[in-house]
Amino acid sequence: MSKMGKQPTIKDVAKEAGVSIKTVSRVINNQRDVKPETREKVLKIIKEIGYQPNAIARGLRMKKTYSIGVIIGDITNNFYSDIVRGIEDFALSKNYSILLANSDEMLFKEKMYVKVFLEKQVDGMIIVPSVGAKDYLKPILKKMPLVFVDREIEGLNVPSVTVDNEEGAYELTKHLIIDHGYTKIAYISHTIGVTTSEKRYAGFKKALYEFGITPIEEIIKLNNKTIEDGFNATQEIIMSGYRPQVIFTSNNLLAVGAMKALKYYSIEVPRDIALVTFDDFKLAEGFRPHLTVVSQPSYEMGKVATNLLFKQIEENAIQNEKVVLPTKLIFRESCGCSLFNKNFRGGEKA
Amino acid sequence: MSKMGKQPTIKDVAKEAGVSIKTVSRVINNQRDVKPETREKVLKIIKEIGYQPNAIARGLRMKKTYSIGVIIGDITNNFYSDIVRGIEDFALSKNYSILLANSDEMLFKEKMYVKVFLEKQVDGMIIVPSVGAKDYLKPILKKMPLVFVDREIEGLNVPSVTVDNEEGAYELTKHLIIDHGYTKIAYISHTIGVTTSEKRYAGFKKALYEFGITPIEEIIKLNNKTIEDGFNATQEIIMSGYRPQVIFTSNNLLAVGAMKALKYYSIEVPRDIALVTFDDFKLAEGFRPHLTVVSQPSYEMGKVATNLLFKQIEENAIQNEKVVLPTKLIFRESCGCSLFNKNFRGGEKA
DNA sequence: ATGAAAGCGCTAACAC
DNA sequence: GTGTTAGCGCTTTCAT
Repeated sequence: MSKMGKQPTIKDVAKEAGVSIKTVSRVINNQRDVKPETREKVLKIIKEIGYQPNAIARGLRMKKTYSIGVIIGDITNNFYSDIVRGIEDFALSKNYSILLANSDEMLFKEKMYVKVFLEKQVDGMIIVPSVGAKDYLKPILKKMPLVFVDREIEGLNVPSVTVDNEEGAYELTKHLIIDHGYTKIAYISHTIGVTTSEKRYAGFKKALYEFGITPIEEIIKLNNKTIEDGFNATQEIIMSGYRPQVIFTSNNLLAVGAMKALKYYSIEVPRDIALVTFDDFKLAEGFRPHLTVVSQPSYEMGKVATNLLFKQIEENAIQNEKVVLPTKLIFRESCGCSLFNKNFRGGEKA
Repeated sequence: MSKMGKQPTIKDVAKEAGVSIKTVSRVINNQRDVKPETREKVLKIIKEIGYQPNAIARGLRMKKTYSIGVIIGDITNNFYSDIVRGIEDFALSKNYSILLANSDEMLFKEKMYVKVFLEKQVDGMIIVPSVGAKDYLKPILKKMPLVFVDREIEGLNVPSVTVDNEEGAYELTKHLIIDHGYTKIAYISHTIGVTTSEKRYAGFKKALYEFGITPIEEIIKLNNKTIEDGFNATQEIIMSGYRPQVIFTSNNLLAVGAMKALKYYSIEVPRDIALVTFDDFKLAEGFRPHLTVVSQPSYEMGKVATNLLFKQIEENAIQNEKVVLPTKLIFRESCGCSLFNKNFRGGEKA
């Protein structure tokens, strides 16, 4: 605000209009008990001198800032940006602004942002908690409305919005086994210790066991983070000798890495090896072949999370609602469905 | 903050430590002139009672909030999320937080957010200005540090970071004409009235004229916004009868729409019709065929914009720097380069 | 090396 | 209907 000459304050308006500060305050906040003519006059002066209320001063006084803190992994990841969009749209409708932060899934960053947001007196926070966040968060939930999105922390009394990760992975795996007859299924999963990752892997294995298929360790790669990790894991799988019929990646970044690797080795999808993944995203439409995915309602997740947060902020309801949204299987080309049926146009299943 | 019991204040710390408020303030802000033992004691009390400074109160007093407002079109668009990431990373290193808003390129939304951010006393703003923003912004730049990113508004004294849009489109078009011998080039452009859009179109036409090619009106579609618009425009082009050899889309959303349409009509890229676009993005690696693109340094743009903003905020330098970053041509498969050369691996050109 | 008191811009009792 | 005044939590002269 270095540039600001002296911004007019409520006091200036009062003086100029020849009324008291409180009267101006009443006009600004649209309260009753102001004579219409007085209101007119004040409004006119406000316009004339270009007065704008100072939300910081108001925030200090009211102990309410109309801002919420949002900490996600990386805004550059489509899944998170969809969530943030959902949050913002809903927050806007309630006149809140959002303070955004990227944790890169690193605990120290997340912690630091939480501290900053606390100091900035946000009215609440929506967080994708990193591994190990439990300890530092425990004392915080007592003084600040909190909601988890995408992941949750067991044993912590915080409302959360997640997706049925286990069920989604289970259903997709079942599709691979039943509808395609695949038995050699490679699996590339993301960060160990994260609930989404563990649940998806559990769903995958559940389907395998159910059909009496023994997982081949050589083609199961855990704990990957980036596109490059996806590339490398795929490479290792290709080199392993246990040539799988299909590769299942547990998020979109890994899927991209896998596609890249398959392409690099001139392995055609789905003819040579099929490919499926958890996570859909807008640009997936541009992918060839179209990816068969477990789709998450990311935008919706943001909305629901915000709703859960407002329940705490505005109704002061100290609750512990755990919302689990359903995933959706979207059958496209990469699983091999298109090979069976020339006229295949894809389809969905809730 | 509804949940907060009474948060301890600087006063509580002072009382508990048996010193004055000012001494505590000195400790918090790491100022000198505090006896080491006193400092120790205060620090201990702070920890004990869990005191956290109130940035709102400090902001009111200092007239500085360490927050900056960022208004982009849509965080869901990879180009913008990259920019925001660049902004955030740099802002963080200077201890600022960012308030994020999506304008959807709609003037009334942008205006509203600017008003909110002004009231929230942000220290500065980085904006992707919508069409027609000039009028309402004019009085604002006098009182608030501002930087434009991606687009600029001519005649307004605001520092900006853009890319050489005309040159980029010109070079890519030249590649299509010279290296591929294409003469029937379709063009699908985004929003009319936006500098990026106009400049790209100008670069496209410049190359055409230079080689004596007359644009075919039927296959030039202006003013598109969404993936669906890209789909529709492509459909119209296909239906037009003037079958082009290549389609040039002016941003990534339109490219995805175009791919979708081409796929829908079983037109193979680049064999039947080639496709190129402005805008690269991380997930483009998953696209088949790989898109030949004019790449923009989006992350860098965010960084530079933030730097320009801090120059104003911290050095109070009222300047008017217009930074124009270079684009990069990335030759991949979709233009047809891969058809010429079996061993083609793509390449770049600054 | 430390403290008392004023004030940032606003809202809210409580008067009148 | 309207005004006076205190105070939100902090920083900052200016004393001491």
